[in-house]
Amino acid sequence: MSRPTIHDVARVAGVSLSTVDRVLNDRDGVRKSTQARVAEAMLQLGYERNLAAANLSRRRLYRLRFILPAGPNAFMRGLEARVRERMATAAHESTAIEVSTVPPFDAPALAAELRGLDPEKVDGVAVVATDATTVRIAVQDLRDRGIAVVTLVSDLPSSARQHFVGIDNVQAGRTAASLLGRFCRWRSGRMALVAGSMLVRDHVERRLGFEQVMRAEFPDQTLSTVIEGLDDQDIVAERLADALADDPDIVGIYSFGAGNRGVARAVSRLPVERRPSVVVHELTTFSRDALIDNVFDAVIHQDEAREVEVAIRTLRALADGSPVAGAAERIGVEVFLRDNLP
Amino acid sequence: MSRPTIHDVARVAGVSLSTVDRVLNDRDGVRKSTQARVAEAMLQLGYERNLAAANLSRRRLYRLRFILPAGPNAFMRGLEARVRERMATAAHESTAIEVSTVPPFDAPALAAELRGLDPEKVDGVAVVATDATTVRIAVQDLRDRGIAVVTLVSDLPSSARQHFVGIDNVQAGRTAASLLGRFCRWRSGRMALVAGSMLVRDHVERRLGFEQVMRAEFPDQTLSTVIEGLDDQDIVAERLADALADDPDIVGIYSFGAGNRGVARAVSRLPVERRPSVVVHELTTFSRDALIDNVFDAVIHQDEAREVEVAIRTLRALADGSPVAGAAERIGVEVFLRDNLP
DNA sequence: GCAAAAATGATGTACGTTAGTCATCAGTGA
DNA sequence: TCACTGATGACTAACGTACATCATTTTTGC
Repeated sequence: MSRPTIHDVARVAGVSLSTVDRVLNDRDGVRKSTQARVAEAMLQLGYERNLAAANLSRRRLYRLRFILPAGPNAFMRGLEARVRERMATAAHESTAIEVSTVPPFDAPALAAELRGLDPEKVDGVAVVATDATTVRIAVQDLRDRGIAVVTLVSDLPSSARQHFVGIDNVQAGRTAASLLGRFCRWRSGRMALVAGSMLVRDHVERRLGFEQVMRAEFPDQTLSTVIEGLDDQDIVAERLADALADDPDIVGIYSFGAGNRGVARAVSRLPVERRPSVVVHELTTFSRDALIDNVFDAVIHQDEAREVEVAIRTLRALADGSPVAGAAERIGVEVFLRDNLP
Repeated sequence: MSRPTIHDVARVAGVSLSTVDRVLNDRDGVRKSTQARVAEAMLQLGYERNLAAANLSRRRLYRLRFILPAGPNAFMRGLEARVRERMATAAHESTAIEVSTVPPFDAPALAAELRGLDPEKVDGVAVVATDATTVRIAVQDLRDRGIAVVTLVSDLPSSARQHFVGIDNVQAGRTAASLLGRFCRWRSGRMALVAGSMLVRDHVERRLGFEQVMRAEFPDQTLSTVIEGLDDQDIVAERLADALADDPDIVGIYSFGAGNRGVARAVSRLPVERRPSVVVHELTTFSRDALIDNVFDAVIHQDEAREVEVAIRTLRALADGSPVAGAAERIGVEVFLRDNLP
C-alpha cells in the first residue's frame, strides 16, 4: 500500500535493520554478498529512501554559498535580490544560503574568494564565473576539498564545475538575430552591434550566434562593426549616437552587454520614424521602461529566479550525491516585448 | 542557532507541549488568552512549523486529481504527459496524483466528473475548465465538500475555484499582435485571424488582446474577419487557404486555437515570397517543425511543466491551509522562434 | 463554597531514518 | 585450541511533530 521502508527491506533481504542502514549509507563492515542481497531487496520492493525523514534524523543542513559580481550591473543586483528572497524559503528546507560579492571581471579576487571557502562550513557554491585560469584552478581546488560547484549565468567550460546554470548564449544571439531579421525584413539596411567587452565569453558567444543567423537567414542585411560600450551607459550612449549619426542606414541594433540606458538615450534622440528596431539583453527596470516607451522592441532575458532555484536544487543534489534532474531544469532564452511583461 | 521548535514555544509561552499542539492544530479546549500567549511566543521566536516532520508524523498524503480534456489536442496530450511524468517525483513528496480525462468542451460531462469526486479520497483538484454554469455549480459543490480547486490553462472566473494556473490570454493576444505588427511594420496589409471556436473563453480573450494592440499600435494594418477552424486541422487548412486565395493582401496570420497543422499546410502551399508572417499558439511537435521550416515565425507558449508544478504546489498549500506563494508562481506568456527552441 | 465543566499538563507512542554501542558468531592464522 | 578479526544483529536515543489518554488544575455557574 504505502511506500516500503527500511524495515521492509530488512525483512525481505533477511538481514537486520543495522545492515540495511550500513548498506544505505555505505558504511563498511558489510560483506559483498549481503550487500548484493540488500540491494536486490531494495530493487524488488522499489524502495526509495524517505529524504524528509533522513534529513530530519541527521539534522541535515545544506550550506550553500552564492558568489556574485559586485557593482552597479542591474541584472546582477536583480539576481542578488532573488537569492536573498529565496533565503527565507530555503530555511524551511534545511538549507542555509549565504551571498558574497567580489569585484566584477576580477579573476584573482574571485579565485581568492573561492580559495577562502571552508569545506567545514560550505557544502556547495554557485558562482558567476570570470573566465580565467586562476579561477579554474580554484574551482578544481574546491572540488578536491569536497565542495560542490556550479557556475551561474556565466560558465567556466572545461573546469571542474559540475554544472552550468544559465542560458545558452549562442542561442540567445541567434534569437536576437531571428527577431531583428524579422522586424526589419521589409526594409533592409545595416545592423549595429553593441557589446560590453569582447573579452567576456558570454558576449563573444552572443555575437557569434547573432552573426550566424543574420548571415544565413537574412542576407539582405549588412553588419556594422561592433561598438564596445564597456558596460558603461555613457560610453554606450556616445558611441552609439555617433554611429547612428554617421550611418543613416542602421535599421537594427542588438546590444548584448550591460548599459541599456545608454542605448535608450541614443535611440530616443532620433525622430520616431527614423528609429531602428532594438533588441537588448536582460529585463531590468530600465529595459522594461524602454520597452513600454517603444524605444526597445524586444528584450532577451534569462529568468533569474529560476536560475537561483535550479542552482540550489542542483547543489543540494550534488551534496547528497543523488542524481541531478537535468532535463526539466533547463534555463531557456526568453523573449519579452512590451506586451508580455511580467 | 537552529530553528525554534514547539518545545521552545512551550517554554517561552509558559505552557505545556500539549497546549502548543492544541493551538497549532487548532483543536478546541484552549482559552483565548492562552491561545494569544502561545501565538505571541511563536511570533517572538519566529517559529515556523517543520512541515517535513509534521507530515512524517501524521503520515500526510496529499491526494490530487488532474482533470483534462480528452481528444487529439496536442497541447492537452503534452500537458497530460507532464502530469504523468510528475507523478513519479510526487511520490517522494507524499503526494499521490491521479489523472482523468473528459470529453472536450462537454460541460455536463465535466460537471458529472467533478460531482463524482469523493472528499474521502481526494484533497484537491486541478481542472481544465469548460466555461459553463453547470461546471461552476459543481465547483462550488466541491468546495463545500472541502476539496480544494484550481483551474488549469483555462479559467472559470467568478466561480468558487481558489486559483487559476495559466497564462493571461489577453496578454497572449497582445503579444501576438506586438510580434506580428513588428514583423509586418514595413509592408502593410491585412491580418488574418484563425480561431478554434469563439465560444471558448480563452479564444475570445486572445482575440480581444490582439485587436487592442493591433488597432492602437499598428493602425496601418487592417483586420480581416475571424476564420473559425473549430480546432480541426482540415477545416482550418481549407478555410485559411480560401482566405489566402481571395485576399492577396494578407501579410500576417494569428492563429489562436488548435489545428496548427492546418495553418502550416495552407501557408506552405504559397510561394515563399508571398508567405505572410505567422504566429500561432502552443509549442508542440507540429508547431515546432513548422518553426524550423520557417513556415511559422513565432509560437506563443505556456510552460505546461511549470503549470503542473504550480498547480500541485498550490493545491498542497490549499489543502494545508498554508499561504499560497502567489507572486513567484506566475505563468508567463512565452515567445518561441526557431532559434530559442528548447 | 461546591460541583460540574473547561482548560491544561504529563506521558507515551508513532512516523522513517540516522547513528551509535555492545553482543554474538563464524572464520582465520598461529 | 586460542585469540583475533570481520560481519552481523539487537537495542537505544534522537530528529520535530501529531495525536491520544488520563490526570490534574482552574474556571464557571449557582
